[in-house]
Amino acid sequence: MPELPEVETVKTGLAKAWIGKTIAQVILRRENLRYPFPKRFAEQLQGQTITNIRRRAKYMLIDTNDELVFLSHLGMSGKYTIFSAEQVSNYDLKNSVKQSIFGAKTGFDGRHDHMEIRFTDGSISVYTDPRRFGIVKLFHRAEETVEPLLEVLGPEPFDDWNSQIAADRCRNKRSPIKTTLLDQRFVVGVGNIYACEALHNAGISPTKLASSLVTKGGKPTKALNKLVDEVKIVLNKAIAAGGSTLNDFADVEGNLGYFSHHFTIYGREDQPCLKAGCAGTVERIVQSNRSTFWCPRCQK
DNA sequence: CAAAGTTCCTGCGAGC
DNA sequence: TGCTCGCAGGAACTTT
Repeated sequence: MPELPEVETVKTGLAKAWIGKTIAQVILRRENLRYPFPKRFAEQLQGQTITNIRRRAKYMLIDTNDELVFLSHLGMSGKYTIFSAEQVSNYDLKNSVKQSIFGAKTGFDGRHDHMEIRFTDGSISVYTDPRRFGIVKLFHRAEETVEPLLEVLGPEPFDDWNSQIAADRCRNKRSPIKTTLLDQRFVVGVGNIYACEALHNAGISPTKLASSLVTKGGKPTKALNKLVDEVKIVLNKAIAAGGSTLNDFADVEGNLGYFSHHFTIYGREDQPCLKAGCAGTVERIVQSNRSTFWCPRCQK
């Protein structure tokens, strides 16, 4: 579920549910996700109060009162589900939590619920991730600047990014612009879906070489200016759409953002192009092992 | 067969 | 010609 807008939506939801609360216990139901859980991960979080939640690229950074940072990446299929203290006391729970409360012999199945966070107010949050591409880490705030996962990241699209910065990076790039958009050193937060959407909106072919969007003098072409604008627009719209679905916050299921949203080009192979005045048909190609959806008629 | 992400490895081309 | 370096592309991780 996770590109920047979805992570932002989940972050907002978690902030509402978590900030100010104190962790009573963290229960791990297996030893690893993508990587092994850090040593003493659960022990170190126990007793910590959540003070703030930030986002960097597709990572959530959860701050605690003792200057610890709990990093959470949702991978492809990670989700958090939140149960209020009232739901817990009313047994309005998912099976994995029932299993952990009532014991393993109840027949409840929680096979993909790998991490359970219990707060001192009685509420419980569960991290579910079937494919286990998610990442969880814990470090001190002072170590954040040398955290390898964060160190390699490029600019945030809304804060530090413009078409000249994009042009500087595209200049000597030999890869297609679609591949470049997915490169988290170029700009963070854009994933496969929004890369396709932004290129379609900008009218740029995904196979166009990144270097062809820069002039000889190193300036962004009009097309690159447009692309940078469209990336920001498409991400912003998706954040707004995600936020509007988070009214009452029974759960923080990340697929909120994706499933309530319809895409203009992504996943629409063989269907008509939806761009006004375009009579083209959406095609699917594969670039760097990822599907690209595009309209050869209006993307040049 | 395909899937929303990231890291790591291999292989190729450029340049010395 | 041959070697090293860096980049680009593909595989791998896993389950539904």
